Amino acid sequence: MEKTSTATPSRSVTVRAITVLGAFDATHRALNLSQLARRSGLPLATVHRLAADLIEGRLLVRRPDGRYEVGARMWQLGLLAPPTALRELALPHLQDLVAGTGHTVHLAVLDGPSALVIDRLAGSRTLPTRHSPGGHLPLHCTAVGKALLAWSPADVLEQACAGMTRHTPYTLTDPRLLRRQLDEVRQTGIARSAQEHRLGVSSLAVPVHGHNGVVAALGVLAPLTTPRLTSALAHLRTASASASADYMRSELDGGVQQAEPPPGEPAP
Amino acid sequence: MEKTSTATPSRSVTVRAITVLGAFDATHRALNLSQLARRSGLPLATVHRLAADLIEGRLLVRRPDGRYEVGARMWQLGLLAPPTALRELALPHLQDLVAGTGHTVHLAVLDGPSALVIDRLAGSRTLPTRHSPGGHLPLHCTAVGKALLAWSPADVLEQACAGMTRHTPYTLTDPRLLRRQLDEVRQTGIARSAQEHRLGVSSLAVPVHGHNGVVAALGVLAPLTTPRLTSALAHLRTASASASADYMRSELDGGVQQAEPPPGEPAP
DNA sequence: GAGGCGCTTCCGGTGAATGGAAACGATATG
DNA sequence: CATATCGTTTCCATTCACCGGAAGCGCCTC
Repeated sequence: MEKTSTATPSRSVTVRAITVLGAFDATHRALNLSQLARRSGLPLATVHRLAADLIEGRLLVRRPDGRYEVGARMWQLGLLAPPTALRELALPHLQDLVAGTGHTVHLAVLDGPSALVIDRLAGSRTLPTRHSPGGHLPLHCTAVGKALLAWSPADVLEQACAGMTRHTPYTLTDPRLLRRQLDEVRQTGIARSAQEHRLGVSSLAVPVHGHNGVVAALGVLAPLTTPRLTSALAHLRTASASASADYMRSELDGGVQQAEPPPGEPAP
Repeated sequence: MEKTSTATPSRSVTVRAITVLGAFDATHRALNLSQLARRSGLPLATVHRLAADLIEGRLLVRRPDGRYEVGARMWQLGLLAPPTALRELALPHLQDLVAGTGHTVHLAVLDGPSALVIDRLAGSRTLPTRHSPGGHLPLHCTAVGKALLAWSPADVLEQACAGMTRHTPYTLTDPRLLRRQLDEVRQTGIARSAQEHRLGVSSLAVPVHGHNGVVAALGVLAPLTTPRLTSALAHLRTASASASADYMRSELDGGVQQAEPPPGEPAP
């Protein structure tokens, strides 16, 4: 994993404590002290102290067997983050989409250099998809990723073009091709991926809009054998439009909030 | 000359940083710097620095309008906490319960001196209940609370008896009465509350079991006018049994994990 | 009983945290 | 335009809490 060499580029204690939290992930939900130290790249004694503080703050808890895990307090705080609001708002439309198409659906947002999966609902003809809520998907070779990328600021696109890692023989790795595809995505409002991320899986995605641009992407996954994915398109568009409408409504209520209220009008 | 105001006499920086996080709640999802300082009881300059660190660690984000809010990273970390696993595991059974009874249902766990709501599904005949996931309910005057309290360690019961605050004219405030009710709950396996927390609302709850005791409580809420809440009881018991079975299964898989494996047996 | 592993505690040196204060900026008020 | 108010950012001297190697302790294995 990481080399302890540059061990302390982080000056602040706070950042170090957060580094400790970062040692946990979906496949490491409970760690003992040594693992925690190893995975966070910090000295054992330091982690011991930091973990004690995190427990005092209830972000971590210590189980009877001595291992640490993420505490319920973290869960509570996480509920206050934007993804929760988006998820709840979009859920009914995701359900409609699953009901209408029978396929697995994804809702994702842009998160730095990748797409963060906000929710995933399995269709009746379930594909063996792993990426659950909280997981990341690459931007350059998934439908939701491309949908997000198509309306991303330049620096994100730059970064994505720089790191086009190959996942299957079908993965695009030429930035020029990707840019051309994104032009098309912007024009048609639809992003596609055919086995570019996983063999045997095609997907289709559309953007979800807020008042200030694209806020998420909504996609369906289907086995390659599916005859006409195009039939899913109408459902996708409907769901996206409904979700967008609800999202913009919530922006007005301050439920999700975005930037400052539109200026210009002098008070009456 | 330290000013011991309401502030935290907290020694460690980490705990202070977490105090800043604690300034956010369901009704304060976005705060500017001054509010953050005021609500966390720390000096402005200190909060300014801590918030910068928290942003560097991505637990907070700063919106274009300058206000802070909880970041997606916190949401991701929160997904690793036990409540998420429990919630997903129990969801199908909560849905069955709603379908079977038509009432609003609650899933809650013990969290210090109160019950933490893990999930809430609104029934068709929706009651105006607020307590959403992440919220707290009192232990002494709600059905889920009593169900949890009945199998809690002595110190929790002690604490609950000490703080029996009145919510309605029907709220029990005599510890002796509460203890007697809890005896009954242990005997029958059912906890009840009739308008003790909210006027016009009765509720019924049962415990959910893990291998090491009660891990959660499952309850239904209904308007007082509902004729026979007893009919919901069978559904409750079924749902609870199914959820318990699933939970214990997940304990074996290490999905939820609990304490150490049972000792005693020398290896075969 | 020797060796290995993981957790906890200790402690002196030091560098990072602290927070009052002042500068800065935006928005009301006279 | 001048002044007041409020929120944010920056500065800096002081001091105090963080740091982490190392030693001690408990437990298991060979």
